[in-house]
Order: sequence, then structure tokens, then C-alpha cells
Amino acid sequence: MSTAPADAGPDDIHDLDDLHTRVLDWYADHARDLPWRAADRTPWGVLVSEVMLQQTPVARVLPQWLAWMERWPTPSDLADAAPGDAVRAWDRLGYPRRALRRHAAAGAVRAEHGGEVPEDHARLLALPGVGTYTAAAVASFAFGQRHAVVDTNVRRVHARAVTGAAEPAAALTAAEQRLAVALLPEDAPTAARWAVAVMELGALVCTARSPRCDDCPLLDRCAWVLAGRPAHDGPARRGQAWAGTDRQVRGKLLSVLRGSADPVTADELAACWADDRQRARCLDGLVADGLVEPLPDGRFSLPRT
DNA sequence: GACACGTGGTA
DNA sequence: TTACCAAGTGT
Repeated sequence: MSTAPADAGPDDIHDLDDLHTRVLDWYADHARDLPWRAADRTPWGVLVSEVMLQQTPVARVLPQWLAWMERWPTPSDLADAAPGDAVRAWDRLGYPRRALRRHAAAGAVRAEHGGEVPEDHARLLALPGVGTYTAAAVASFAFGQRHAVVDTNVRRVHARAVTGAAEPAAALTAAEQRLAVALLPEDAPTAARWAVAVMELGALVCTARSPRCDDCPLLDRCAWVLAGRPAHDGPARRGQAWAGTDRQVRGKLLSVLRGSADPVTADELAACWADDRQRARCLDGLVADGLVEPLPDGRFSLPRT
């Protein structure tokens, strides 16, 4: 069990089978009934869910995903909309650049892939807003391929159950990636189920704050538990500053834009933040990011093209 | 590799 | 209440 799976011998293969069986059985009994996992889901729906879920809790994504899928059921439907419509519909999910990239990705899917979400990992990766994780997740969840899907939940489960650490490193390491690959079941359908199952275990049981070890199928073989649940020894995570930051100002500016059907004046924007210098800098940043469009008459709107 | 990037729920 | 945390990506 302490042997690295990369050095797998006969005993470790049995060990790996045991790991797979426990997690897959647990998932069969405890998986949440999420709409992007439903039998009638589309690859587009999976892609939309993955982007929405980036750094954003499931509970907040759920209603937004349903609304988006009803409004823009295919990539081409979204590509036909103005980017500003996507930003407005993104509402308060946070990180609105994701909405812009989602819209750009819809255009790329139509222009380069005949309107169908590509199955190939490299082509997925080339879409705006799709990084290593999301490309692997879509290839695995939507198309049943065999990929190491490594998100924060998976990293935490691996760190505890296999490596014996309370928390994974600050950033994804090559060793973690290799471990994730080494743990993958051989056949694609099982690997795809494994990927979503480990993630679900991390989301529901092996949580960051207060893990529910009593409910964990791996309790009696968890390396971290067996080691006496040692505390995290690495550096504490840096909290994200918020009050007074550009991020907060950007959020306020965009909130004004989202809330208005018509373009807004500079005065209306000024009302949301007193510091002229900072407000101007943030507005420039939003324009540079393509989230805000300055109009010839001096007003501002969400991007129209 | 570090940093910027939104928002709101929870302990 | 303050701080942490949530299915990351792009620069």
C-alpha cells in the first residue's frame, strides 16, 4: 500500500483492484443526481458544466446551468448571441471572463468543428477557457475516454488515501500527475467512471475542512488515517485578498453593466466606487479583457460583438 | 512559477 | 466576524 503504484507488481495490482472496487461501489450508491450526468446529457452540456464549476460550488452552478442549456442548447445557439449576453447570463457565478471564453469557444466549435464539441483531447484543449483539467474532464465524462482527470478534489483524495498527506501541494506536481495516471483502470469505460467517482468522493466525503472519514470506503486503507492523520506540514495557503482590490472594483463595475439593459454613463459607473484612479484603471482592464465596450458617445456597455 | 481573476456560503 | 473554500485558466 505504501508502494508507489508506478512500481506495480502482482500484489499492487490486486491492491489497485481493491481501490477501484471500493470507490466504484461507493459511487454507485452515493453519486449525486446532477443534470450534467443525466443519460440525455450532451457533450456541450458537460462542457458548459465544467467551465461553470471552475472554482464555483455545485449549488450555485445548478440553476445557472439549467438556464443556460435552455437558452443555448447547442454551441451554435450561443455563438449566435452577443458576447455581452453571455456575460449578463453568467450573472454572479464569478470570474466573468469564463463567460466570454465560453462564448468564444462556442464560435470556435462552430467554425472549426462543424458545431459539434470535439472528442479529441488536444482539440478540446485548444478551445478558449479549456485547460488541462477541463479537456480531460470532457473527454472522460462526455466521451468515455481514459484520461487522468485531476482537480482539487482528486488531488486531495490522492494526497490522503495514497500519499498520506493531509493536503496536496500548492500547485499540481508532475508526481501527482503520474500518480493519477498510474491509478487509472485499464479499460476506458471503467476509467471514466473511476474519474468521476474519485472526484465525487473528494466532494462529498474526503472534504477539505472536515472529512467524513467514517463514511469513507477507504477508511481502513487510507494512508493518511493509517499515519495518524498528521497535520499539513507545508506552508499555509495564501488567502485571497478582497476588500479594496481591483477584483472587487471590477466586480462592482460589471454588476452595474449587467443590471442595465442599456449602456451606462461614466457617472453611473462612478457611483459604485469612489477612487477615480482605481476605477479608471479597472474599467480600462475590463475593456482590455473584452468584458466592457466603450461606445462613441462616451457610454459603456457589455460587449456587443 | 507566481499572480490575477468574482462571488457567496460556511464554520 | 474573519477566513477559508469552491469541478482552474491564462499570462
